[in-house]
Amino acid sequence: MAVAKRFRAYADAMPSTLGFALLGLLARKPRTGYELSRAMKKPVGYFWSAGHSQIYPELARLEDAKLIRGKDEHGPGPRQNRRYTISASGRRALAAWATEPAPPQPARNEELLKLYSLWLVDPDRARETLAGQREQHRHTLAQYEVMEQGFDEDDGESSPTRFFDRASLRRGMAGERAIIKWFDGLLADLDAR
Amino acid sequence: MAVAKRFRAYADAMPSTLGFALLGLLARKPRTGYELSRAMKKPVGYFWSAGHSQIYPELARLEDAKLIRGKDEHGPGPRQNRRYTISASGRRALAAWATEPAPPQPARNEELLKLYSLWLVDPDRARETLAGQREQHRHTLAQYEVMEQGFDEDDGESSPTRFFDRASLRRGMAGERAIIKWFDGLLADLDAR
DNA sequence: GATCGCATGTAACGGGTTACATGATTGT
DNA sequence: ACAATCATGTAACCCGTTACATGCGATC
Repeated sequence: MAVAKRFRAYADAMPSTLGFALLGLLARKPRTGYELSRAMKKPVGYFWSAGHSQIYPELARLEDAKLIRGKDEHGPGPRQNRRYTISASGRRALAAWATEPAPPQPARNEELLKLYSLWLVDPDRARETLAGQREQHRHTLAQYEVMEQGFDEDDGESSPTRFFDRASLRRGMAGERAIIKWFDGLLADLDAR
Repeated sequence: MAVAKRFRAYADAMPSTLGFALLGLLARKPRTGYELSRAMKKPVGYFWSAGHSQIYPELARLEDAKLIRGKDEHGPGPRQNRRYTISASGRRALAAWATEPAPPQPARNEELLKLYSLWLVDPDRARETLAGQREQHRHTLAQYEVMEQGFDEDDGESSPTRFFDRASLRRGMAGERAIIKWFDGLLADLDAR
């Protein structure tokens, strides 16, 4: 007799991308669902995000697939809260996934889509719009720079994860700097014209 | 008696992002649904994509909202095909949308997510993975460069849209070049270590 | 005669976001 | 007393992808 499960199990035995994001966090240290949902906002959230309503069912699926193990604790809050630890097979699945080439992404960029129709806006408004967008990117870059300082301050411990954390941050910064330069050139071209 | 509509109308009178993408194409010239679905693969597809199953219902909604007008023709194919033209209010809505600041996007980047877990892969495999990803980006950049040549060849006509088309292409190239440089630095760091 | 391109639609499904629901502990 | 934070879950909805469905005209 199959027991009714409240969650949809993995049909093809492969976790979703969100599942791997959670495994990636749990490979670093055990966490509860709540802690994971906070982590998916700040550190990992820069390249993958999820709400708690997505995370809890996904954790149930990961546990069902034996990729993580959960243990009940009595922390604060009304319910028992469950702390999850990655399993050996979970770590293997994560490593295998991390070395697979990523599928080509559809690349949805609303900013570029707006640019595509900016020719029908009058030049002054267009300039304002672009300057505003550049300001947004400058702001993002500034945030990354603050984060980098945070890394520099508590160095000393050069754990194996640190190297890749720094690298992803630098990638974000490199991208933003390139885009800001592109904005500078574009606005100069518009003024010159 | 309200006539049953086969499509869900805009509840808040605002088209979705896809709707604006279609308006952006129709602002340049009238097209049929089929032509739009091809355009959403090649030119616009680099920053926004959609299948035809999404496009046809969206066109019905846009027409219902009077942002576009459709006229039946008897082209090839079995059915009447419908050619759509943007309306004055459609052009106004598009211009207004294009100057609005884009909402901060969740930024889902599977490549960066994989990088986040690459610390647990053995160094040689990690290097291979990264080199493969860099190759992908070099390939994308090469495609953009071919497209740029296409622009250079048929110049002469410098229509108002051309300027922004070139600009978006240059943005894509700037981003790819920055990422490739980042890969170079990262791989050098890994070798030096 | 088979396959490809034209041409338009519907249906099923999965992922993601927002809203609903509950309730304890800690700080103002 | 009230609000915020901790903590976990379900339900409804929207967007996007894949698959199903149909059928004409032209090329191989």
